[in-house]
Parts: sequence; C-alpha cells; structure tokens
Amino acid sequence: MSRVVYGRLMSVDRTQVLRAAAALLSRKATATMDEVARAAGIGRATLHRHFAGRDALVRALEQLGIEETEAALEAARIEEGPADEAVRRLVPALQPVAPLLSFLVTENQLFEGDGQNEGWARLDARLVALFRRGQEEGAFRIDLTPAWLCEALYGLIGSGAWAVADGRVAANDFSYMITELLLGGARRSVEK
Amino acid sequence: MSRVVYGRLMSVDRTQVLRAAAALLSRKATATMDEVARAAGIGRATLHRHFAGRDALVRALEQLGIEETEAALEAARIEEGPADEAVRRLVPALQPVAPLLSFLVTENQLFEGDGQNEGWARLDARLVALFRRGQEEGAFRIDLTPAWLCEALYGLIGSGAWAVADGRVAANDFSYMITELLLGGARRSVEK
DNA sequence: TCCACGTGAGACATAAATGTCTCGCGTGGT
DNA sequence: ACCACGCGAGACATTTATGTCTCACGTGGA
Repeated sequence: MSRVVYGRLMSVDRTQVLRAAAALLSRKATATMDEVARAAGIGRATLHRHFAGRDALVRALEQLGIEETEAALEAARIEEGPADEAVRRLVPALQPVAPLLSFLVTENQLFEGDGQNEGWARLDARLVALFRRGQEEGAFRIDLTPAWLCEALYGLIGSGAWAVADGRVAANDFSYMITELLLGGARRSVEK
Repeated sequence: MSRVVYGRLMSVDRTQVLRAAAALLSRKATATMDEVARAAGIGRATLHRHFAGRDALVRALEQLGIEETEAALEAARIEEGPADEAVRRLVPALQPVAPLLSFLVTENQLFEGDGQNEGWARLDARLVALFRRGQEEGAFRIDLTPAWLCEALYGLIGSGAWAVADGRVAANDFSYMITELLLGGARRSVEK
C-alpha cells in the first residue's frame, strides 16, 4: 500500500483515509477509531493527528459524501432535459457514493444539533426541484410529493447498496433496479 | 404513569419497556441503557434485571419486531387474493412496526454472527413468495427480482417511517406514498 | 397488621474507547 | 551525508458505558 506524496514528503493521503473509513463504516457503523485506522493502513495516533476525534472524522465523511453527491448531480446534469431521463442518469452516477451515503443518513447524530451541514439542504433542494420539474412536465404523478420522492430515492439507494454488498443484487443491476422501481414501480403496465 | 399488574404485585411490564425502548432507539440508535431506562420510566437496575445487557435488549427487540411483523403479514393475509391487493393491505398493517423495523435493519450486528434469528428468513421467504406470486399472476414485472422488491419494501418502509417522524410526510399518507411508489412508481402512466 | 417481593436510587468495580504523549525510525529533501 | 519531518508503536490518563451489588421503600397479599 504505497502512499501519495503530500507536500514535501511521504505522508498520509487524507482522502484515501476517508475512503477507507467510509468503506468500513458503511459495513460496520460502530467501528472504533482503532479499526478505522487499521482499515486505512495507518496508526491510530496518525488518524488522530488528521481528525481530532471520532466526531471530526464523521464530519469529514459527511463533507466528503456531500461533495461527491453534488458532483454526481453535476455529472448527471440533473437540471437538463426531461426529468425522467435525468433520474436515469443520476442513479448510476450515485452508485459509487451509495455506501457512504447510506451510512451518513443513518448517522442521525448529524441531523439533530443546530450546526447541521447546509449541504444536505442544498442537495434536498436540487432533488426536490428535479421531481417537481418532472411533475410540471407531466412526466411524474402529482399525488406523490417531491419531498417523498426525494426521501424514497435516498431509501432505495441505501437498500440497493446494502443488497449489492450482501450479494442479493448484482452490482451491474444496481442502477436498473432502482431506476425502474422508482420510475415505473412494480406493477406490470399494459403498454409494455 | 401507572403500571400493569404482573403476577401478584405491581411490576414492570416487559412489553411496555420494549415499546419504550423501540421508540427511543428508533430515533437515537446509540442511546445508552440509562437513557432507555429513563425513557421507559424505570430504574437502570430494573432494566438490567429484565435484560441482561444491551445485547439482550436488542435481541428482545429483534424478537418483538419479528413477531409484530409476522402478525402484520397475518393480519394482511398476504397469501390471499391478488398480489397487488395483498401489498395494499400489507403496508398499512406494517405502519405501526415501521420505526422498530427500520431500527433493526440498520443494526447490522444482528446479521453478522452465526446465531442470527431465523425469523428474518421466514419473513423474507414470505415476502419473496408474495412478489413471485405477483409475477406469476402477471401483475408484477418480471425484470425486477422478488428479492430486490423485498429489499426495496424494507427500504421504503424505513424511509416512510423516517419521513413521518421528521414531519416531511403526514402519518396518514404513509401507506399511500409507499404503496403507490412501490406498485406504480413515479412515472405518470397513460392509463390513469 | 405484618410480611414478602420487586423496585428505585445510588455506590462501586469493570471494560472499553478515547485522547494525549513520548520515542525511535525511516523517508525524502537539502 | 545530514537533517527535518511525519509516521508507527506503545504507554498512559481520562472518559463513558456497562454490569453488579446493597439497601431502604412501598405496594399488595395473607
């Protein structure tokens, strides 16, 4: 496990540590700092030098998750084109972030204080706007609120990530299963 | 806060304690035994007398959740009638258990050991059978696997419980939002 | 009235994770 | 070759949750 040159000499790559932490905590949310350090291939003291404590680590993961999710929204250009097509682009773009995202949404500690990250509100606003746009375009039904569709998307992303990690769904089917269920539902439609 | 007579003298109602614990842990999964005891209105020592430790408490909650979920499957008679109608009966029947269920599914500790409760397998089998039956009846599409539909149902139940607890969805809309999305999806169908 | 029993409160010990510190080492730059 | 810097390992103190115990109290039954 080689490390990337950071500044002038060999040092820990912060992002790489965060990715390892995300991978571990997605599977075991109660993992200790020691386990996180070992999973990242660094010493516990070093982990502490970079993140003042467990809380700081979770906050950093939150920031990373928000940034990568926003990057996925950008990559999927969700503000462009028909809303249903935007959703079809969005879900696969979110797949790499899905485990981290499902960890963060269950970390309710992040949402109860008064200093909650405004990134969630930004994400929610864009997703809600997407679903509302779909309704205005006549593509989405209006009896399901945009807020609920947004929440359901999070839930399905989490379920999908879990099902893939558990081997009940193939990674290649992740996007299809989520997109088709979210857009078309389970009922067999007559026009198909 | 009166207690129910249990046996010969006034004592703690185990089920009532479990319900209080479920209500608290659904909102704050990392609540301590002391917080659980206070939420149940009993002393910490008494909580310990009834449940040997935190693990035993979680196991008891697991058992309760499984039993109530199975009771919901019974009440909804999911093996009878058309599959889509069975789903429409099932979701509202699951609503009271939804918070507890969403807590349990995120408690991954329950699923990694070798002594996992066989109740989950029973539940999965019945739900998978329900979705498979729907496919065989021609009511459900066959490109979404029953296992995925089962997983998605869990996810939507969890999202719904969370959205209701957070005030983003009215409790009265819980069943409708979940059922309609699961069965019909977000897309506006031409026949409606 | 008296007794038995479960409870609440609190003291106490234990376990485990956290946070801090020191020190030796090796890399990479000078 | 030398030096500066960050890292790993480990010791240590602290904090927090857990688990156990004792004891006084009050209810409910005899």
